[in-house]
Amino acid sequence: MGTNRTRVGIKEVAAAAGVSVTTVSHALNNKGRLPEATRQRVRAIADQLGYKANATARNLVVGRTGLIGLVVSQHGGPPFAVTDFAYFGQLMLAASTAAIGEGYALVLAPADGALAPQGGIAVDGAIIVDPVRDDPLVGALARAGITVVTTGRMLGDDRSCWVDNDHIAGTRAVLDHLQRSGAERIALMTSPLEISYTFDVERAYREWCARARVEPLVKAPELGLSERAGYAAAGELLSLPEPPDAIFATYDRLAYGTLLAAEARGVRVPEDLLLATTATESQAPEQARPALTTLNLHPAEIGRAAASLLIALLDDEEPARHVVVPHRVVARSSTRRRR
Amino acid sequence: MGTNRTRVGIKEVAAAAGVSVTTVSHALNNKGRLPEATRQRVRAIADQLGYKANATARNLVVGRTGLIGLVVSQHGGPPFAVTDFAYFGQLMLAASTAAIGEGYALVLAPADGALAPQGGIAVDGAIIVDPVRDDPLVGALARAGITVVTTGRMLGDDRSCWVDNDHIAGTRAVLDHLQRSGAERIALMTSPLEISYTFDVERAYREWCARARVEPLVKAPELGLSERAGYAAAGELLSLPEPPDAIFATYDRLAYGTLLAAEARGVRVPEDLLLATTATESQAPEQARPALTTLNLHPAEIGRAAASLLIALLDDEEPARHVVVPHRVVARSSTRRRR
DNA sequence: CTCATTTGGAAAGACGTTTTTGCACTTCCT
DNA sequence: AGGAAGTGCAAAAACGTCTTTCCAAATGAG
Repeated sequence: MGTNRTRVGIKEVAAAAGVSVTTVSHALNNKGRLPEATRQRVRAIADQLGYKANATARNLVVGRTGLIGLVVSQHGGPPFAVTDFAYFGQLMLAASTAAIGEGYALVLAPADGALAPQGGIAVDGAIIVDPVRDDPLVGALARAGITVVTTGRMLGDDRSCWVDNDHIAGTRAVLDHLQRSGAERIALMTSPLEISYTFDVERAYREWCARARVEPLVKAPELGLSERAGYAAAGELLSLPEPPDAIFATYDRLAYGTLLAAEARGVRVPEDLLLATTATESQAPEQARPALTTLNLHPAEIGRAAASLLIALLDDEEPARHVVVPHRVVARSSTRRRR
Repeated sequence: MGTNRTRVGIKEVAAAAGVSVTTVSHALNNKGRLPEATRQRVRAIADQLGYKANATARNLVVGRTGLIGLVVSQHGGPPFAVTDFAYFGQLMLAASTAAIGEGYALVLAPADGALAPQGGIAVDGAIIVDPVRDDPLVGALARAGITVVTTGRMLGDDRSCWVDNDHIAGTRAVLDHLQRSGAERIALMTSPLEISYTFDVERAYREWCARARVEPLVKAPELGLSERAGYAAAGELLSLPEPPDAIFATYDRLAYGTLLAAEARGVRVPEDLLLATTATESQAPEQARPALTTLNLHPAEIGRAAASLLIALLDDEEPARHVVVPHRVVARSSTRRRR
């Protein structure tokens, strides 16, 4: 079996194939002029020997670092802790996996410049997750010559490359669904964060209400975006003189809190209240009681797409600068149609 | 201001200092024989020029990748989604920051071998978060010659290097605190996961009960470790013929659910029920109503320590193989002393 | 004063790739 | 038949750093 202590290099492959290292390199990278037969033969020998090009050496000669940074915008700190959201974890893991698959390594960076020339780590490009309006980081990185892709658009400056859902369409789809299920007074529970997500959703909601000639009812929980915050906010909504008969919550944890609040005060879902929210890849919505209707945003797909887009940009392919990841409304018990 | 298109290299520094590149390298890395005066002068010029050694070139010559992997053990899939826990996010971010500070890049890897020779990305070492009992990944990596540090010990094989809290002592501290606050019947709400954390806590709890001559009461929520799961589990505990008058929840989300369950059924905290749980760096415990007493585990410190330990190992310093990160009990309203 | 030893620093090789250049040999055209 | 164009591959120069040698000058000892 003998796993050699030292990895097999291009020289060993060349020797085994009876050609020069040049030829091996050309064969493996589809460069140079080589008859197909030679390419095949060299490749066969290479993976028979288990050859994997040393990424460091390759990076050195092609003049890149092989690293891409992923930074989550600060959003002004504490009340909103990025680590509290499964969304980010899934996005990050998918982006990392995609990057590895394309020969890059993704490194998670704190928002306060661990990237950028001075002091930090050198990267070829960066993914910025949910930048706030006019996020200074985006500009700083761009000025340092680092290619940037954002997930979610940056409000105020749309020149960047981004990947995002079509939240306008998603929101409409949810509202239409709620209406078809019998809702007459739909409240939006969302956050005041200045990111394109909340911006789009609230705009779509207000436009939808205007077109449907109903009064919008927007509730922003205090205390962040936790279950407790949702519990409290739902409590207030349900105590209104004219309480909503449906709620669309823009963060899933708000919805879970809402569910508990309803349960606690004897409000039945879906009989008295329809409830819909957004979802990651989690199984939580179907395990909730009742199972929750969700607008699936596919954060993993967003992460994957962001990494791919960034790498395409770095490799000088000329990809479409914007990627829209499809959403999907999954109807479950929490919006079961009323008689 | 002229940011040069091309970074300043060791050659420019050498030229500016009027010495050879050798001398610059020696001065910057504390190698070779150089009078202190020369070292100082070269260093001064180097950072005046903003010189940063090209990590790729350095890695190539010293024969490392400069990458360390962080993988979170699968824990047997879905019910337990790692991305649901702020704990992991904080640990990871801190580990990444620490790694960057020491010249390494940390890459997040999926549990199914994106590391290891065949197929994946080459790393110098890996951090494995909360390995399950006899986690196959640990062995596989070790066999591939990759240095491994775990956070939390691996049950079944204690030969590895790890960083962990002293959960035995932490649990005792919490139980003692609850007892001093007047608790007479303390329930433990925990998970059946086979990781050292839950193992230690449950053992400490049972031993503590034995010594205090009280019957242990352990409740493992179904439906994972969410607020809803905690809500349901707490409901069951409180419906018992002899309900507990205090609960220690090993995951914070269980505690938040417990709080809502108590509120929903008119059980007052802390008057009727004392409640304590563990905490990350989040502000949630103090924002809860009532504010939650917590055992702070300092995941960020765990991550930082794990990265530092791994890097010390890689750099052939001979660090202590185990690091214990201190915990701290923070008493808040949820365990306010009974009259 | 001479020889051995230490000290300061330079030159050059190495790390493992990619890429450019160029050589020899065919094939094709006229 | 003679030159032009095309083909297959090798040699060698990078990439930017660290590290090993090695030489010259300075210092010390006898």
